[in-house]
Amino acid sequence: MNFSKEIIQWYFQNKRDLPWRKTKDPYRIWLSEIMLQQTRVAQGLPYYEKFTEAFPTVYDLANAEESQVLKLWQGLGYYSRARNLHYTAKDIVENYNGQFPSTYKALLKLKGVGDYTASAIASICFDEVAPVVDGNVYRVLSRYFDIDTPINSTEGIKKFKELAFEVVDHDDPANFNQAIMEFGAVQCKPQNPYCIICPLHESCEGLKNQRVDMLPVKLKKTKVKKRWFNYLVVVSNASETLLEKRKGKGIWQGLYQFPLLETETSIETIADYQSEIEEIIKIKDFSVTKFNEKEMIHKLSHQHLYTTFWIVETTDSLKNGISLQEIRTYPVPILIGNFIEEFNF
DNA sequence: AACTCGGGGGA
DNA sequence: TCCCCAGAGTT
Repeated sequence: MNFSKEIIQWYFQNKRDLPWRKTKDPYRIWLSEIMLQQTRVAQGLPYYEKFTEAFPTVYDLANAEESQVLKLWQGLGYYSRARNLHYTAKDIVENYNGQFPSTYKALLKLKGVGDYTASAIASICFDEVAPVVDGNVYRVLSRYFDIDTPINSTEGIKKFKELAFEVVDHDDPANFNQAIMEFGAVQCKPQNPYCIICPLHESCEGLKNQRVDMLPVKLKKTKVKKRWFNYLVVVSNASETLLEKRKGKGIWQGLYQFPLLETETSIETIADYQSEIEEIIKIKDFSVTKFNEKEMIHKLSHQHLYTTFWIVETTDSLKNGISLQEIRTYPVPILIGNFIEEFNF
């Protein structure tokens, strides 16, 4: 049996029971693929359940408010996925008569749908011979064929895509694509793969050459930047606080947070920033106390956020204040969400 | 071609 | 700690 037939057979015997494997509805396949980008199945699964319940069809998603979509997405990360998801739902309703396009080429035009996702939808929903290349596929192919071209180099991306075209099963691209990904996730996993019991271990070049644990090769990533976030948690007599919406290009675009005073380094004494705080929260009469004695270090892929929450008590009334009752209805970064749970106002 | 965008989990 | 996860968009 050849590589692709062997992979498919393994899949039929070992595949996990997952909700998006019970449908070919392009809307639901699209939803699952967007959610699972750079995200483990275990982490994405509850979000898929929440979304399909809240938005059974693309029309329901298109009719939602963006903040509602972001709220349901809260905690899953890479929030541009949620914004693009909502944008594309409206696009599908307005410009595609509610029907997803049915080819790789046409799917690529959708915002948030790249090479991988277009191939996944085209193959799974429409049986197009469009090979997927995700992190799992890079790993399986680099090991089986013992290829050390860096998977995140221009040459590597091209080479592995071509290789995927050579091995994809033309009779059943839908199951082959899901099979090779599942195989990479469950059997040919990053650490301690099950080579001894692997159905492909006799023909695996990487195993033969004892290079499995060195593959795939990946170019080094850039190092992380440090930032210092001081959140101003206003608490007024009227049981209100302030939230602001993050705008611009950086992290957490569209999510809400307490008014932020970002500094170049740790704050020694908060009194040094009296005028800055006045300017940010538009209040003159307040007293500030530190909530967390040690800075919390919130770690993102490219940034470490040294965070302090400052409790700002005031008797003044707030402009654009938010009642503490409704604070949990706003989409917030997990860093803010954790604080809200702990502080409990 | 390099950077940016989250959060969680495993070793 | 470091790496990885059903990647895509921007610079």
